[in-house]
Amino acid sequence: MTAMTTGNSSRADANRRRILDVALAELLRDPDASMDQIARAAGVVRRTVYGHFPSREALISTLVDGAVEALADADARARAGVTDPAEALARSVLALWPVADRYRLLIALAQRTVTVQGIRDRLAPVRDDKVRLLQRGLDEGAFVSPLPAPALAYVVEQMLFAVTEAVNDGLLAAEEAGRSATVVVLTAAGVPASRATALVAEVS
Amino acid sequence: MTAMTTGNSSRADANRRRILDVALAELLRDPDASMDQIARAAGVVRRTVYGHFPSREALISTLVDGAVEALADADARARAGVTDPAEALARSVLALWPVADRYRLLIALAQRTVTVQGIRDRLAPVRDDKVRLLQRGLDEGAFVSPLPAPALAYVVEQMLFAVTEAVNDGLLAAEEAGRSATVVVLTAAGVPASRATALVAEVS
DNA sequence: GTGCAATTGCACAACAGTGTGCAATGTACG
DNA sequence: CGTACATTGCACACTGTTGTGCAATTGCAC
Repeated sequence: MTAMTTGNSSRADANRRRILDVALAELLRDPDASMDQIARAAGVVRRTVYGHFPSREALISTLVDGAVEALADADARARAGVTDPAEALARSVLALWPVADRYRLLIALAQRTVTVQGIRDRLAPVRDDKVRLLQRGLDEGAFVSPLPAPALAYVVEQMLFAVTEAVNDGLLAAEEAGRSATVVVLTAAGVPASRATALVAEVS
Repeated sequence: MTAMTTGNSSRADANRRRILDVALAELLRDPDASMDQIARAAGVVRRTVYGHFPSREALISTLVDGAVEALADADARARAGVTDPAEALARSVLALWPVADRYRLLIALAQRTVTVQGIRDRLAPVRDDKVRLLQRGLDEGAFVSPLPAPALAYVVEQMLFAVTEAVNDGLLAAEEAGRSATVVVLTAAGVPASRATALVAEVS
């Protein structure tokens, strides 16, 4: 009577999840990874993947939805109740950091021809939040930049990926990366380096 | 007796150049653009493109070489004889800016599976120069960052593309973009916003 | 063990893109 | 005009990928 799915679908569910996990990693490595590559990497036959997702597009779409949700969650949770713009930005970046690796896939996909119609649209809410935060910081004088808030949001976004890549290439220790990224983002937003460092030390 | 090529090859040369130009733009829009798309965009038949370049790979390779050369040129020219790290970085970014649009293609291609073996390698010299400049600035205290110089180079690079994209999306006026990008890069490197602004005003 | 669902292993059609061959056509130049 | 070259318009073979169909097999649950 417990909500147990019928038959041996538990294995099916596990497979589905694993396929999604592997697909994320595989597509991150190569945005053009074929269904066969993904299937093999997941220890499964291509035909099985089609049993879970009717098309390549559907698979990626599911992936995007999950990533967007994770991002929005982390961001919202981190900034809840924080009023100071600089602190909010710091907390946001620190919280977003662990998800950044997955986030990279979205970029890789969004940068290409719109593989799934409206990736940008689905990310819009998250981005808009960031823009509002930056705008507020600029208005209050906490941030200083010649760029308007929306453009600054682009910059912040790209900086996260730059740091991620630096970690991937072994230029930066993974444990320090989150805090370093945060300091750099704050600095780029015009927060004095000393205050940025202090803020990160205090928050993390 | 002048170095005039035989026959009507001047038209051929013009075609070749136009194909390269169009290919750059087309591949920027869609890194997977087919030879047919490129040919049509250049007002030419696919077969003609193969007349100039034996393969897709060769076409892209030629493109990469040109872009790398343009980048290295602009960078070297801008920094010639400038000793102050902050000023050198400012001049470098300002000079690199007009080429940034083209540079984006390289990234788009480099981020994908190594379409042409060794794009990163060919870019290495340019990047190394930047790393040395950043390192010197950090050593002298002109720059302040928790990131090591090579990682900071990644960040600087990505910031250029972020600003480029901001311009593409109409968030930023193209005329101001170069100076704005420079200020942001300097700021991210830990140069105080006031000094960064003054420096850019003085240099540009 | 029986049954049920997932998974597998093949086979297939459809499609898109690449690279090549060749004859016909166009075009500048002397 | 005639030569030389670039371009065109097919045609072709080859490859890789997608999505589907179906029978056989595996594994879990009861």
